[in-house]
Amino acid sequence: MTSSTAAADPGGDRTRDAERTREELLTVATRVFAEEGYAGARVDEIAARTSTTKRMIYYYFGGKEGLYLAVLERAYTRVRSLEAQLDVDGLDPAEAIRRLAELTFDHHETHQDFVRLVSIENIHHAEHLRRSPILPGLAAPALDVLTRILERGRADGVFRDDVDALDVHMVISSFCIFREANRHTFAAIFDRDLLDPAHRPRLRRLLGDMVVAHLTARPGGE
Amino acid sequence: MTSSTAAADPGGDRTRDAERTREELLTVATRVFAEEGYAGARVDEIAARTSTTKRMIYYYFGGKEGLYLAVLERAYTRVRSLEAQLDVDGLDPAEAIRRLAELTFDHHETHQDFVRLVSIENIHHAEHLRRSPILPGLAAPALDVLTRILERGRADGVFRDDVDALDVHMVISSFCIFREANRHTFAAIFDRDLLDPAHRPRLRRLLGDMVVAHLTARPGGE
DNA sequence: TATTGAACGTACTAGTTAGTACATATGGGA
DNA sequence: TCCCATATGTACTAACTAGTACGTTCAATA
Repeated sequence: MTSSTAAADPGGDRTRDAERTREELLTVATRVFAEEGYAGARVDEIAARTSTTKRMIYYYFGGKEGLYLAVLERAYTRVRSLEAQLDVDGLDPAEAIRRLAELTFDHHETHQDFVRLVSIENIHHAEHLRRSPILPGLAAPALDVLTRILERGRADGVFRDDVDALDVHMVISSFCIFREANRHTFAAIFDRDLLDPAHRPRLRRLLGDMVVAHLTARPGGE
Repeated sequence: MTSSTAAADPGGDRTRDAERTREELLTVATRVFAEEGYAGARVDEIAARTSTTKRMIYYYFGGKEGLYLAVLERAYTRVRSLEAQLDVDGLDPAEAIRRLAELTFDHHETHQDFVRLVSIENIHHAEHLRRSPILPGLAAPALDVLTRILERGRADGVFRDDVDALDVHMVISSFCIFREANRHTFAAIFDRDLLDPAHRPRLRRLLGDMVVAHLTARPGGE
């Protein structure tokens, strides 16, 4: 896939390949950072889990922090494609919101490393993300679709107008992220694994129901 | 307050006092662990920020992990008092739910170290909490009030019956915890500080509105 | 007031960990 | 086919960090 030569690549070559080495380091580092946190992750452990050596981390990424930054940016870049998967212009606003919520639900479920990295980055006050060049591109995709749906809903008179797109985004994110980020303390205390497939359909429906119920309720209503 | 002698304690004594030393260590350690995470926290730093020495950490808590465990248990024990503050038996179910949501909102806001410790504990898969003797006492207080409110609401025919107490608890927690736990990445990306007092009343109302709107909506309805 | 154990401080150590110096191999062009 | 920049591996180090050995002081009580 990434090999630049025309070799048939018979089951894992051992030739030098910068792209492959970089990629392997990122993949392994993502797993380790997500699993252990930034301070808890060990450069030696990351290296040991790859087919290359620690030296390459410093060669390609400059150091532990550079590697972590690359991991973080890669994770954010990958989930940025979420909204692109969504075409809701044909749906009525309530159904469109529900779809967006469900897509977010599904998407977070399939990107659990990402959710953990976000938690870890927040422990560090988002200091790395804040300095990252990818930061400016993250807000718009998440908000544009939502803003359009809300506008249509308000124009149709079915949505309340005291809630903005960012509020709705926050509600959806909080539900989906909590489910994974707080999974372990929640399970310890209440003995319910929020990722158990038995709960999945109900929680997924709950999220959609809740957001729609709120948006279509009259303000201040009980 | 904690001095066992009858001394008037004129502005910070330097006598030995086991309880005061323990307490100071816990207070400082809470701050440092919450700030840096478990692996990121330094035993030497914790000691340096107290008026005592590192030796005392090992004397009273056995080590870094023992200290962290004591910090975690203390934090959970302190917030356990939340539900006790609530007397909703006179209110109608919708208003009772709203009060519970708002109380949780307020409570998390005044216990930000706790929220950070929960995030950190989840990074570690809740391995410490799971082993803690305080664990069995944590579920019931959070659920009992909620269960009673839901039962009354269903009996009155105003609440739907396809959502259980734990679901509602999860929704409320996710909103309140996200607001703080994900504050930094959210602010970095969307340039909105979720703890800014300007947003506080709207978010607080939003949470209550949303939970009530959902509980009072008919199942499956949009 | 002499004793004794709890409370405390200092100085040290063993192990870990991020990072580097140095040597080497590879493979695509000149 | 020779060159040499890119890519890679090994062995090392300096600094950090959790934990401890050992000695001291205070205060309750016998």
